[in-house]
Amino acid sequence: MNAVASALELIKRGAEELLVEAELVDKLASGRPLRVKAGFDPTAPDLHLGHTVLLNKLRHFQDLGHHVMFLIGDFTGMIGDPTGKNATRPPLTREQVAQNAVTYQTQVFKILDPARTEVCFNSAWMNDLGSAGMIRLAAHHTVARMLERDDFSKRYASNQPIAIHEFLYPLCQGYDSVAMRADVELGGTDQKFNLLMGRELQKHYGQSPQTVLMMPLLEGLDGVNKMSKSLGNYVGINEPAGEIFGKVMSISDELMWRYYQLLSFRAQGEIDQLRREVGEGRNPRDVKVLLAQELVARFHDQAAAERALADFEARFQRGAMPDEMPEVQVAVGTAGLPVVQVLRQAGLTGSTSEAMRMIDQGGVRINGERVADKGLLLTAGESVVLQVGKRKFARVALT
RNA sequence: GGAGGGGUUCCCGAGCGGUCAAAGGGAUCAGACUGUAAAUCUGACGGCACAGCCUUCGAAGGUUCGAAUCCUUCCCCCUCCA
Repeated sequence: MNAVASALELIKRGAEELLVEAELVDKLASGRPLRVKAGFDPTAPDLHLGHTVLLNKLRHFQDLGHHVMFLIGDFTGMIGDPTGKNATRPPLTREQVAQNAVTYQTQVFKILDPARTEVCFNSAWMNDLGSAGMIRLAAHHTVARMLERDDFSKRYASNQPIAIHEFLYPLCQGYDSVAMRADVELGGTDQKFNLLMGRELQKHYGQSPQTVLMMPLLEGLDGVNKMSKSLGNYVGINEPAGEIFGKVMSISDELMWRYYQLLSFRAQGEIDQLRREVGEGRNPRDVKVLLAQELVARFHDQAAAERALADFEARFQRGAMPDEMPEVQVAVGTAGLPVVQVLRQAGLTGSTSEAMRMIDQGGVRINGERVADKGLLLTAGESVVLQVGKRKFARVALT
């Protein structure tokens, strides 16, 4: 296999769609380092596993010697992502953007090679474009074609609002490719329209159109919706080892294979082997543990992965208490305070009503002993370990 | 500018004068079970000084013994016509 063919194979691994393959082959054959673009939203600087699907692919390009441009959409961030969910979002200040960018980089460089990554901000060229430039840009596209975008057409059909400025988002993203002279742009499958807009606009501006590589969207922990912070079904790469481990363990046995496919660095053959073993009766839990450990090790280290497993087994198989838990002080006064109040003040429940419910349902324990009496008074003195459910603990000093 | 439709608890979505803290589904949480924070089953799911009380159904007024449900005004969204 020649160099171009093997490079193509690596690039296509796990990818959903590649447009246009023949063009990419030509670019790869030219031998020059390709300019590879991927854009990120500045409002959500906490990366999660969903983002890493794309980052892993960028890393592949770096490994092949190409130039990765990590674009932070600080300008487009002002427009708001036209997914219809948040029609408007508060514009970020310059300071917030700068701060988010730093946060981004520390996380991104857990996967990307900083020496071969260029970080860009699209405000650098979008600000200069001006309103006249924006109008000229907008003249390159028609409303009818804009409405072809799946998201827009659906919203239009189902009587959901579409604000005019949302049309500008794809245009700006496409213009980024012009300004960056991108040879390749990566994105999720949901970005197809925007990615293709880049090709369109590049042609208008006399450039050869970028190759578009789409990666599948990673399902969140629920296995249904895509992983996103706002849906709360995500695993953040900055989360504590125990959280990453536990969250990965909470995915369904079925979803586990999807995660293996998109997140594991294991060879495909190895994954196929694991799947066969489970088919033959191996406990899927054990295979899930391997995945959870691999991911913890990637974002922390091997030792953390070992600890996470040990802690997990102690807690959920033997019902042990975690070594570390938040410590809080609650003033109970001389008369004492009902448990429900203490639970709320310790932050273990959101309200006393919730605390009452938890007790009714048998979910509250004090020093491991189940609490049955909602009226139980706690008096000042020693500190106790309060527990709600299997995961919420606090060491509470009663004063 | 005109005509019509609509805004319900985290989300979707019923309700259309009392039996409504508001069906159903989703999400979430708790319990049981287990091979796991899988699956499955059961239950909870506005707040509080909790067998009672208080506050919610876009906002503000009004009618009524009583309103998410009726009336008025206002705000917002959608569709069609111009």
